[in-house]
Amino acid sequence: MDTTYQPQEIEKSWYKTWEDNNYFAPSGEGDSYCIMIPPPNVTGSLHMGHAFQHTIMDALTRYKRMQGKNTLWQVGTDHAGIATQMVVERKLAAESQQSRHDLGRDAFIEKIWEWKEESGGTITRQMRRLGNSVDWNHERFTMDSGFYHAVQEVFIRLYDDGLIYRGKRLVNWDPKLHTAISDLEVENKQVKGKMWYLRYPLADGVKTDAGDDFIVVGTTRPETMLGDTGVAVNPDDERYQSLIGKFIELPLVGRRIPIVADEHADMEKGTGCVKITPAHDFNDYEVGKRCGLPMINVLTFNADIRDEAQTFNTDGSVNNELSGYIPEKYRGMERFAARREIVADLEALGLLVKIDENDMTIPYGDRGGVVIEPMLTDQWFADAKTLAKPAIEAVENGDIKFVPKQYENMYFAWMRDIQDWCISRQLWWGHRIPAFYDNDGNVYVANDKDAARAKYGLSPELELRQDDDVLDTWFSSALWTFGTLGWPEANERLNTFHPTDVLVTGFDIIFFWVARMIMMTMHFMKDEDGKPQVPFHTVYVTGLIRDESGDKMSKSKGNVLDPLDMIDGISLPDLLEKRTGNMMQPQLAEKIGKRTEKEFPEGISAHGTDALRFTLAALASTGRDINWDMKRLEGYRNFCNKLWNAARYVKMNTEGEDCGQAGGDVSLSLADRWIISRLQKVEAEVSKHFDEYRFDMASKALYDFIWNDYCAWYLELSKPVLWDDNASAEAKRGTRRTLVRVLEAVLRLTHPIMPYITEEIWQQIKHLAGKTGDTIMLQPYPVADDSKIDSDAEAEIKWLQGVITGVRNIRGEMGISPAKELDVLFQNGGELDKTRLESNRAFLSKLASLSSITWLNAGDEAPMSATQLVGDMEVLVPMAGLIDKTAELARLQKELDKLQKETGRLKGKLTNEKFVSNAPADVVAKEQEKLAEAEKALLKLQEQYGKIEAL
RNA sequence: AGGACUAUAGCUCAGUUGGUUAGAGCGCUACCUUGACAUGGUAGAGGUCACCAGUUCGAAUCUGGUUAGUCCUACCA
Repeated sequence: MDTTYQPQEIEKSWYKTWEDNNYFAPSGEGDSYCIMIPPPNVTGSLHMGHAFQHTIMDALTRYKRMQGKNTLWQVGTDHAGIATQMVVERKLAAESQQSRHDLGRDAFIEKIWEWKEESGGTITRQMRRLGNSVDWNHERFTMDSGFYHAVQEVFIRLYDDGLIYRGKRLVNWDPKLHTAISDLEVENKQVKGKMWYLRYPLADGVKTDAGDDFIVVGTTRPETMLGDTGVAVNPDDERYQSLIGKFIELPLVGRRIPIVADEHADMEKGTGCVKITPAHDFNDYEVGKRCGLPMINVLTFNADIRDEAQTFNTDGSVNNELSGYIPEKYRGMERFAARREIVADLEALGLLVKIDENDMTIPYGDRGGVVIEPMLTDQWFADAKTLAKPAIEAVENGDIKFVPKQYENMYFAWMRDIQDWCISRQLWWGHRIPAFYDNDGNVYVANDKDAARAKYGLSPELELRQDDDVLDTWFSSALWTFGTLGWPEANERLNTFHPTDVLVTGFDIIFFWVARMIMMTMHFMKDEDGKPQVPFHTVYVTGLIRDESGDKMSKSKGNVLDPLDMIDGISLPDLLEKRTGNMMQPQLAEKIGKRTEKEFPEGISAHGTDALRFTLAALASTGRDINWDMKRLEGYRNFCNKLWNAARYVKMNTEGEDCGQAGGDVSLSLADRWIISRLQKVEAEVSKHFDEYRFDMASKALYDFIWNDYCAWYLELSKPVLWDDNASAEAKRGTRRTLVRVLEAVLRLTHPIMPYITEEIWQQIKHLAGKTGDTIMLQPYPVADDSKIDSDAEAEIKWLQGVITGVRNIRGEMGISPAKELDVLFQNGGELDKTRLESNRAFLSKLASLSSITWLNAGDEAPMSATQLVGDMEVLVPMAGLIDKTAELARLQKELDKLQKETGRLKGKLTNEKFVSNAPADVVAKEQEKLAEAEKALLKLQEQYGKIEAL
């Protein structure tokens, strides 16, 4: 073994071994345990957030697998409609200056499939490097043929159940991507805008109560006035009572539009008069419906002004009577240009009253990044309210639990006020909607044209045309838990693994994905008795991985870290290229470059997968974002090195020796009994933390045990036995056996978090521990044995540690060389101290580096010494030639101060009548004991102080 | 506007039903290459638990409020 841990040399081969031997596949035995991977974007790559979630999923999967469960971690990727289509469109434009329309739909989709084949391996390669134990035999894709069937089946059944409908509605339209998007895909941003107050002339010579022949409306979007079909005032607004039912003559257009009464008009706001544009504003749309106003669409799908407006009745049917006239000069104008023009023209007409600065929020498309336009289009919708009902109940009654629990509130808040879900997208990449139209516009929903004709009893000759739209990507991801398991075909895999156990995901997709998965699953998956099945029992919600100063990682900030660079390291030039190459905003490159050079002047060194995983686990406290810390990663790389070297030590001292594999009598030392006892406790602790999803605490327990108990104390305590020529064969055998058995157990205990190093070491020492399996990953997970907990041994080791650290403290504070062996004396000890001293002389001498230990009986003369208390016993280090008076006085004074503070506090507490009479008896007793101890110690040290001072 | 979360050592964070001398890692100081490990060892310094009230014998922990920050939802003609 190397003297330092070299991860890259061991990691690659082990993954291959595991995969080649099919260890990741479900065993087929035992209770099932299943985690569904949140499918990453097929053409993307994994970022730190994935590495984080995958570490948690893999740790759980390996833990359960070792516990003997029939364990499946289902793997797969998502076709990610908009994102993927955009990437390929950009590529196409860059490579051949073509748009997707130049290629045509079929050829373009072909291109995307090619790109998927080409880049789809990135994620799977990354997952293999991360050590993820997924079942590669059943990898799925949200557009594979099985999923295609599942999606069709779901769509058709929902339609037949009346839970999917088609209609002309106002939807969020992305003018850049030319598609409708759902409410969730809209990001509202704070911007400083303007409010324009426009004068609308009253028609027919009508005057307001104030005698004006106009009213004033306020608007943030003057260009939409071309599509105004009314002006609303509040029915209770006395100022405008007489105007209700009267008409406005719409400027620039000349259309007569009515003044209607509707609560939407707020008397407090603006002038109390609101222009109503039902085709371009969600509120106005509702007002229009209530007041029976027609709808006039003045924008193209590009959000330019149309040449002629489209006119519709309130119910969405085409209206042929209304004029679609649009003044010539605005025709074809871009929306913001039209706004400027219209404002200017109104001003010229004397119709612009004033302009106010206005803070407002503007909707942007989360993908395209342009301002969303409410647009009147034909779309497909899912009846989310109906589907949400059982999904809400499942969380209310605890069938599904969120960890941490606070996310349930977020879930409820959204679900209880859910709006119908627009599921159609005007894209090419995705699941095409299985709906067909005849030439009269009738809709038939079925798998294909023939099925439609058969289902609806249509003539075989009837010409049918499939809907051009595809489904929202989240529609197919919503079927993930059962679609991946082979639904709609009934099969063993589905029966075995559904419902699944835990979903590990980020809070940012609770609405997008988690909620919809719950809705869809509960509608389609039923127990034999008809009770809806939940997709999973637990949703473990992770925080975001941010950079070291708490900023979100993003390409434009240039602070993105690639998990593989944490593992393999990366040179500064490569890192710079990665961060600044191929940027959407090249002007940021210089700044990012400088920042990167400052942060990583030497690049990033390799830390190995296990260190990365351990770091992520250690940082995974619940309900909190994580600020990434390179120092933490280094620390855990060092931890790997610690474990590695502990194993080296164990091998050096056991290889070729009798470790009791073949039986034989053993005698266990105090240290042996102690570490075995401690092992039971840490085993129980780690399992408990895994069960409670406290990966941070599990890591901490492992770290403490391995570094402090096993390495710092136990290995040191094993030396006096192993290196003692006079020690018995039974004693040596006992210590060797303990050394190797505890290591073997702790490797299994750690394996779920650090799979590689544990496998590597385990293979090298398994025979020494009498183990014969092929791989650690299929070994049983350690279970604590309470009968091996030895509180006497723990108490005695605590005493031993007290003495040793006491001597070390004097040594350290007095600046005595570690090489200088000391004579110490024990004074004032009891029988137990004496017994412990006699049985631990060897340990004490070695670990505290002592030349002699002298037991003083009562009345024995003690030399002037530096003193440490261990319980009632005083550990003395003679001062002659070693310790100067003032230094020792200072050291004692420090101790005295501490003790005085402590006794003061305790006395105050115990003289408080209320405390003594109200607090539980055991608490009072404990405090009294503490006080007694502290006072005794104080007295002794004061006495000692006096003696030294008198010198 | 409503809601959630966060505030603990120089930094990043633990602290489970109120009772610990408030912990860890990193960083810092001093010393040390001792036969697993300098990616190491030993010792040490460092905190008014954001602030103000309250409940309680007792509050980092519970309640209310204040301040600061993060996020979500909704709305703003």
